[in-house]
Amino acid sequence: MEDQSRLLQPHPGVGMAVHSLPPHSQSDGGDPEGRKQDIGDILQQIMTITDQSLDEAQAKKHALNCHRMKPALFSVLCEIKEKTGLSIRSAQEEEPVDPQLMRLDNMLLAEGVAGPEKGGGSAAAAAAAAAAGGVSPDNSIEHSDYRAKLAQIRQIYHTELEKYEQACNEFTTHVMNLLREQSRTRPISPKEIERMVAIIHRKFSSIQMQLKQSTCEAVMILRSRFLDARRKRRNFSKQATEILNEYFYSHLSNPYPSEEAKEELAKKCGITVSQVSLSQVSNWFGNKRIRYKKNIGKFQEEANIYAVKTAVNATAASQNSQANSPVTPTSAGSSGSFNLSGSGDMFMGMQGLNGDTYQGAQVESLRHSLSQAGGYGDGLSSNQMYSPRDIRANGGWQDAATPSSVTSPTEAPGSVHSDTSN
DNA sequence: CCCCATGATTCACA
DNA sequence: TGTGAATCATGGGG
Repeated sequence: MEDQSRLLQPHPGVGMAVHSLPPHSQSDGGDPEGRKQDIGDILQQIMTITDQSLDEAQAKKHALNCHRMKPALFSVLCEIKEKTGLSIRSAQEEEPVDPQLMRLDNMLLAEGVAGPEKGGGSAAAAAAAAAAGGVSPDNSIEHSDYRAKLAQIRQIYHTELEKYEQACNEFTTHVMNLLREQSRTRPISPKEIERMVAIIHRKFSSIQMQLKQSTCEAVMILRSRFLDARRKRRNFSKQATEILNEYFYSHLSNPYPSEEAKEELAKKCGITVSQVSLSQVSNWFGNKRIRYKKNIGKFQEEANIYAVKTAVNATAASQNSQANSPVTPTSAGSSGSFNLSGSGDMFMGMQGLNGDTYQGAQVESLRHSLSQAGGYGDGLSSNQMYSPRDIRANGGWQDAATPSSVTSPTEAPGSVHSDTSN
């Protein structure tokens, strides 16, 4: 065991931090020859370490740790190490927050995937649904589907994240233990361990970033699918169509609802009030105008139906004075919210240019004649109610329409014009 | 499976 | 920018 004590003798000749060693240690190695001898011994011992048994090595290790000079030597070695190799890396230490990671985090948070609780997901889904608009019943089905998928993604994400964190912690602990253990035999400062931990964390966070990236992609795909599904044609409900038609036919002279009117219509139709719902209404009116104009004959019946409806409502409204009608938004003469282009639109459309104002009796007679006709009117009477000429003359919204396009293909060309011009 | 109705999209125009 | 016109695409009925 004297070997060990010799090995552990702090010797200036070994070239280690002489300055921090007690002065007396320098006194033993005065002559260069003796120093060389010592170095030779030490090297010899090092070289033969591999030949030693495990027990022997353990014993030596223990002796080393217990040596009185060990702490001092250790700290000096650490200091040197710190000053040489590790100082280079210190520059990289202060890494700024990765903007990419920040973006991913923000997105996951916004999508409700990385939110604090499950409610976030539904909030995001609701936002998406509101942004996309849609009729509420269908909306809720798609909505729940979207939410379910999002929750699935969220769960996978959290599971994976947890796994990574656990693996990271395990690995970090393992490495720390290893380094602590090794720090008994080689100079490893706590700072170095810290640095190593930081490196491990960095590595794991880059893996986490990949996870976040793919989660974001999954959410984006889900979202686009959700929105695509929404883009699919979905017919308005019967009620919604009725409301839109009522507005259309009661504003036949100028079927261009204002933004407010569109909003109001969207609400009444049960469409989520949003930019999309407004364009849905706009689409509807755009299609309606063009299709109506193209084939007025085909829409005669429909027009008459709504004429009667509106007229009846108007009657009811006038009878109930200020009572508002819950069934239809358009009540001529009342303060209905859609009555933006004047109360006489419908009647101007019905009665042409004669300029008659609305009278309850006229509506009654209209109803009477319609019931006599065994339906909603046909032939002359219906043509008189809604003729292209009336619309052109009144609203002028068909200015762009050529006479041929206005003429109904279902009727003899010109018949409409001749009828209405009389 | 075909046809039709209809919501959505695209493009040109004023 | 809103609209008309053409067109696409889809859903539902026969």
